Amino acid sequence: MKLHDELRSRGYRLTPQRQLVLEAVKTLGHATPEDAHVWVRERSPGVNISTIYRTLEVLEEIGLVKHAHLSHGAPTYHAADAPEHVHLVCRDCGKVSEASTAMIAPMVQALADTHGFVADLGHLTVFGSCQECAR
Amino acid sequence: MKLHDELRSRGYRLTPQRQLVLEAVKTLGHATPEDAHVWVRERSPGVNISTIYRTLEVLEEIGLVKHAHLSHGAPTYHAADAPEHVHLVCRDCGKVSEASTAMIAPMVQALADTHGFVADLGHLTVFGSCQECAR
DNA sequence: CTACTTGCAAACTCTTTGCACCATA
DNA sequence: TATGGTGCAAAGAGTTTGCAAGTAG
Repeated sequence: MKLHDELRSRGYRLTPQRQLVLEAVKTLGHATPEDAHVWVRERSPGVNISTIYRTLEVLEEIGLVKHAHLSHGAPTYHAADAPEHVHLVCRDCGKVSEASTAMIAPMVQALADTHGFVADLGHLTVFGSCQECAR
Repeated sequence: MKLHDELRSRGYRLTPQRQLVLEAVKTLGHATPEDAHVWVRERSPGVNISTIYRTLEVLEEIGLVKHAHLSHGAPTYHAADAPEHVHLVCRDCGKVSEASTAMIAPMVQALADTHGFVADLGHLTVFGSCQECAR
């Protein structure tokens, strides 16, 4: 199994909690630590929130999940094997949607050319108004 | 004075604390509530951190400052009359720089065309690696 | 004078850490 | 059986709120 090997190769162990947290992130798509905790607890009630935090950190370190900062500081995690995408957050209704990174390629290029800045696409969050709220 | 009128027209009062907080934000360029607090305290030691929070909220409500979410949840405020700009945050060294919004106009257009999403430029933060750290 | 503001302290939320016990390899 | 991992409780950061005293208009 992939998760097992990724963990083992860095000296980590495979535990039920780690499997569950990864599954939660993959299933939920965009999950805050709190979201993941709720999901995990539905299948394994004893799991503590601190384990969620520690596990997300480990999963991110080995490259299986990534996080972005949506809204007020609540980090949201998503599986790293999901297609890379930009987050669109509606300030009015709070809805989170996604856009292809192809859309921002020109911007990334411009930033690299003029500022030497290498943008991390997976972390990009654009705030604004969604189609419904913009009217 | 402009601040006085802006406040008065909404039923707020002009206080030394509010003048100082606005001055702090304008002077610092990018300030977290904590940054503003430190700056204000240098001229008026008694000012409490909770006043900073309340004042930033008021100033934002009347449109004199705006905030963006840089890095881990610490909101940073800047004067609303500063030229609109995009924040570039280096994940490695933490440095925050700015880029013109002209650079992202194509992206904004593309998002509007394909998703009907109206992006708020002033709130855009791009994470990545700055010129020095990218090497 | 009256209503808005402030300082202070306590409450809250989110996240991290120390430690004894538990479980993977 | 030897580490590394987990649950629990407490500690920390950052932010908000209730309230009595202070002050702008």
